[in-house]
Amino acid sequence: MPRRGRPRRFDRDRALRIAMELFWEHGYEGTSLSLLTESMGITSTSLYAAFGSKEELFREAVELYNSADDLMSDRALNRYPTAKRAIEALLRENADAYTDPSTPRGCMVVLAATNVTTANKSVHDYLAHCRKNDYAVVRARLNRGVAEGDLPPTTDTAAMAAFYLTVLHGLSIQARDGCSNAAAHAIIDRAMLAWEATCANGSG
Amino acid sequence: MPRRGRPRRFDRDRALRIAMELFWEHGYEGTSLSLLTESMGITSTSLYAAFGSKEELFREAVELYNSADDLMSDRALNRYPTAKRAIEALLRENADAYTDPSTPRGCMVVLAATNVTTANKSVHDYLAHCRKNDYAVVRARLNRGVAEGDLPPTTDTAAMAAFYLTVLHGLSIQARDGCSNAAAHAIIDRAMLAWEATCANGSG
DNA sequence: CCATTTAAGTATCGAACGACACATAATTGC
DNA sequence: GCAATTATGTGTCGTTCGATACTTAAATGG
Repeated sequence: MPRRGRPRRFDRDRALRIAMELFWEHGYEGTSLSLLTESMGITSTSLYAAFGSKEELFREAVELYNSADDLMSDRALNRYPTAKRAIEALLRENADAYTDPSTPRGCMVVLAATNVTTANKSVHDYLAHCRKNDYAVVRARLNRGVAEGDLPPTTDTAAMAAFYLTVLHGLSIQARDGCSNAAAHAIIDRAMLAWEATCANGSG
Repeated sequence: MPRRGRPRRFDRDRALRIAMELFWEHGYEGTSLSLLTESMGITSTSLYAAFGSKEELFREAVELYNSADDLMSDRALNRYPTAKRAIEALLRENADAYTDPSTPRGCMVVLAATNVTTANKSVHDYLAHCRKNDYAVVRARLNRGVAEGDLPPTTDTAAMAAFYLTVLHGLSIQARDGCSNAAAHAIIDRAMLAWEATCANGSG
């Protein structure tokens, strides 16, 4: 059903995707309104009418990023029967994404607001909240492994989730510093070696 | 020997240390000139006279940070006879520093310029260069371990250095997100478990 | 046809940014 | 004492920041 009034002339989804890539690459404060409007091909007036404010646009961009990332992560975590293979798949698929030449390097949630002005603390906090959520997802998959018996009941899933998330976050820095896809996977090789040692009686 | 002209009224080293902490906490672009001058207790004129520019001040601040950090890292890496214990000490001492309540959380070199405007790409590149250097130091210690026989000659020291540096970088994000000192060490526990698996015939 | 609604374009707002011109103050060397 | 040198304080430069007021354009509904 067509809405009243003059129809929008630009593709909102396409504009949002462009904004996402800019924020992903340059971060929240590193992406100016003028860079946004130039790249999106709209005026600041249209941007504010369609997205509300720079911060609201950023949050929508993060949601768009997460919608794709969560889809990938959920598939990786649920495709394999054991927690070990699930976590390894999560790491490897993210490593592929982080080094994909067609998108900015590293993870937007990790890199886009690590250092901001005090005025934009809320932006930093929003991404920190996203990271907490990622941690919860990883830990939930480990807990499932314990429940299903492929991880020993004594497993410290909190510490284990923290470890693999630390590796994942570190990979974002490596990716930004230009590491190759192969180098990223070599790092994951070593991270996975810790698994058996941590869960000596694990079957996964 | 006293220099000619009117003597400086503020303590340059103290002012630099204050600038370092601000840049450490808020990042390069997140720290404005006005925040710097207010905190340092000097005017912008004095700042420019003493340090040249905001970027030059930042570089001096990073050098100050690195001078302390390198001292700690070098001591950690050389205090123990085996590469394993040296790397573990490096990780643990950095974890303590990252969670020290008397200083900003995480590593300045990792966090202070992850996202910047294109105009300040040189600042980002400078920190990336510092990280490359840290990698070289870690790898050199591993190579020494191979040379001294506590690591097997087949050890892939490049990949191993990349792995432990990834953990170290990831720890900066964890620290920024508020993880406890104990949680950081628990992460390192797991990172070290990968060691034996990587170097099955290592004696360290 | 005309009121209503929504978007686009122009032009600009006040604030903050990094940086500096200029005049003044305090020291050294002769 | 006086020139030379260096630091300080006041004030402000031009730019860019995020955000809007206002006008004009294009659609719908009666």
